[in-house]
Amino acid sequence: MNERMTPVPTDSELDILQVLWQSGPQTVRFVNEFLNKKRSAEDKEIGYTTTLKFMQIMLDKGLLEREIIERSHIYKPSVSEEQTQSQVLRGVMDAAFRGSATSLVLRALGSGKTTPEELDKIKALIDEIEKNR
Amino acid sequence: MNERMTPVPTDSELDILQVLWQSGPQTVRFVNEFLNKKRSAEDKEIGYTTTLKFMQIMLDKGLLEREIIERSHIYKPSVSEEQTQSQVLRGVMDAAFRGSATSLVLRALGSGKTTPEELDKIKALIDEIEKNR
DNA sequence: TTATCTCTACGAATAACTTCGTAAATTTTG
DNA sequence: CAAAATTTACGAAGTTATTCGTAGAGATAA
Repeated sequence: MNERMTPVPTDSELDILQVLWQSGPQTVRFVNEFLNKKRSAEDKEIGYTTTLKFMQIMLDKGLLEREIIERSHIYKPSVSEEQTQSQVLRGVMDAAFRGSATSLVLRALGSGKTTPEELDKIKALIDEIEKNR
Repeated sequence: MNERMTPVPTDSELDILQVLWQSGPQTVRFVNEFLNKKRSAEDKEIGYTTTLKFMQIMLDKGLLEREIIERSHIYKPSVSEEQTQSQVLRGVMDAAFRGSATSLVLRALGSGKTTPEELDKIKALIDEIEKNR
């Protein structure tokens, strides 16, 4: 109903988008069960209608689209994972890194969660960027 | 035995922390004026008591400490910028990057907001990491 | 064909975050 | 000193995000 630009998804909305990016168009039931399988044992179960409500809200916000196939509603993202990642990163960059992409990258690399192969991939991308400058 | 861990700061709390990380221990007045100078013209002015309230809440959460010097309250962060950045990044990594630091870095580099010198700094860090492995 | 099950729509409760007004204490100014 | 200004504490309103219960429409099973 809204003609505005799609908003940055909230954390819960990102949970749902991740499922759909990963698994393709799916029903509410699928998404709900997926989320519940993933959650750790201490976490409380997410009710079916909770997931339903989120997905309806996301539809309204323009984050999802849906299609009716054989009487059931199939939802899919109307925003790309890449686009959303960039959006989220920009927010974090401003909020916690004084707007500096570099210090963000340095901090991320410092987290020690990167394998040698991944580091090589990163270096390759840097070379690529430098070449096309 | 469970030490209450300091929570991840909200966006508004990060705004305040940024001021204190950048400018050192300061009064509520200083922080409030700093924030208002920084904001763009369309944004509404942040009231003094709003900033005060946030800083009191942050004190209570353990994000800030304060000291009374010459009858005025001086606040300073009790969390480091580095530690907080890591905390925030971990959250984003989980929420939007399927936990992968590498894809986060690749996306950040792809944003095109890095100068040649910065790219060199990043490469240097990667070499450093690879050396100490 | 009832009873049961599953699904969608939607209202509403709860929680988290943000913002501010007011009162009281203290300090500064005229 | 008295008036004005500043500061702090705190309640509470406003806003957004999260969670769920219930009702009703179909579909399915007994």
